Amino acid sequence: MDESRLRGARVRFAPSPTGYLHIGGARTALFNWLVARRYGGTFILRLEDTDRVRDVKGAREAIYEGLRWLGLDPDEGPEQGGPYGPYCQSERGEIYAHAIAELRERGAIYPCFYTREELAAQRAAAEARGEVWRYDGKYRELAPSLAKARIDRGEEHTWRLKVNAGATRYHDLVLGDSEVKNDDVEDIILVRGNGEPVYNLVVVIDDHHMRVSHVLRGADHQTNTFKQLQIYLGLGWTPPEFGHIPLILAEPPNKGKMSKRHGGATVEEYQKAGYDVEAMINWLALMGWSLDGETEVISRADLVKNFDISRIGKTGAQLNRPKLEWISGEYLRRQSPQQLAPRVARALAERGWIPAAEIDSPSARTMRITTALRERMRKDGDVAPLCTWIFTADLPFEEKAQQTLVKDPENAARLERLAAALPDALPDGEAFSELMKRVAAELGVGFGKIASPARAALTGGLSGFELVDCFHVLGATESVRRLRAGAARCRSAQSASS
RNA sequence: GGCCCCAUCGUCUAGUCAGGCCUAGGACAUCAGGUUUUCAUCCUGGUAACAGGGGUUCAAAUCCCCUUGGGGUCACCA
Repeated sequence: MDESRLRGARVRFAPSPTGYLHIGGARTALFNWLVARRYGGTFILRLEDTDRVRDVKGAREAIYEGLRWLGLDPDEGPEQGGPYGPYCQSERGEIYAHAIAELRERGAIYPCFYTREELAAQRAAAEARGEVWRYDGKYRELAPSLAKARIDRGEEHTWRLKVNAGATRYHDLVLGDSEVKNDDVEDIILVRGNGEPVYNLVVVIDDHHMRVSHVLRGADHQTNTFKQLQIYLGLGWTPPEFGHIPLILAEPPNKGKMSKRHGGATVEEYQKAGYDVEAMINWLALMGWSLDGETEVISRADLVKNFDISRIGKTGAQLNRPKLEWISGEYLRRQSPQQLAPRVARALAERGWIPAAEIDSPSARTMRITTALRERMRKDGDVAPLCTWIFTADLPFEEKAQQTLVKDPENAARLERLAAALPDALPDGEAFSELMKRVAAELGVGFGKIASPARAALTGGLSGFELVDCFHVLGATESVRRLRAGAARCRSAQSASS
């Protein structure tokens, strides 16, 4: 596309504060943010908090917090202010009133005296006949003097947009040329009976006054575009460019677009699960956009450098959570143990397994756990499940671990032998290997013959850490205790079966 | 139902605008091997897609039409 037109673009993210940041909204915010950052533009946050949603408790904060976590900082918005505020629709009443007056003066809207009830009755009747209801245009041609008289009499009325015959078309930045007959746009209501403007009107007014140059939003707004284009026409304003991002679809067996009731619909869920936030950005960007079809791991900086609206796909995307798991794991593995330690410590401290003070200054053992975890965890939420065995005195045994322990009657003796061979000062690295090999040699078996039962005895499972780490994380005393307990478990199973 | 949009492996996608380099590439997931005398990581390989039908063309995943399928939207909600 013509990139020069993107330079200095003013883009916006305009969620309605429903109490959470939707995953699709987060992606929309990211794409807009990326455009602003790449082209030296401005990223605006505007809260669509008119009408009934305006008072949802903590709803604004949920949006702020979500964006903050993702690192999508607005340049202008309710919190940061800006030259075209206020940035909450609930506070922009005067601006709307002016625009409505303007619309009236230009003759772009006309009063309609149908009551809500009459409209509802018409709709019901049409539906009963199996037809699609449409506004009949009854008040469109009402003489202005007659209309004025009824208004002066105090008769409640709405104001409808006068849409002329013809067609409305525009070039969508993502979808390409799009067009609709004006008959299908209809004379929509712009001003309610109580004098308040409806959504489509305020969006136009706000985007215009906030000097928004490019509207990049979810495809669920695509049909609104035609209406809004007609409103721009009525106001005599130049519309911005529009681009519609295909929606994120729910995973089967659910159908349709992602909504709150589907798992994974809110950003908060991912934050709580402890996914790496940079991985999250990476994953979000790859949902509906691609650099070249090859690149899977791409940093935020490279995203800013390369993001291109013309490479946004046209097809809806299902959430691909296993891929997020993978990407997040990739990012975690690239971090140094020092970087990773605080989040591991936090997860352990939350369980009460280690003191909270370790979040700032992790102990040697926590560092060891972190190093072992680095190759295994994909998100913070994995830490606790992967470490339960360390901090559980009365270890539950997985079925397979139990089998491994029991299947060879010699295991009891081997574990005892290993326990006896362990010095109080546990050897590390090569020295540990030497010790294991020596014990194995003395028993006349291979390394594996003692490693597997040892892991089972130590962890109660088959997939713990590297063996040497298992020992060190537990310490000599506990290790010996568990080896002996394992031996006992083995013996009792033997006597029970014989 | 009307209108709008979309259609490549199970999933995310490259390729489509400028038809031939595509016996369709990558990644996740999955399966099978290998490395690690343990776990994880890692490496190698396999299974797997152009929705269907008509055109146009020397040539179509790519262009056109129809069908089918999916999604969105049709409030004095946002």
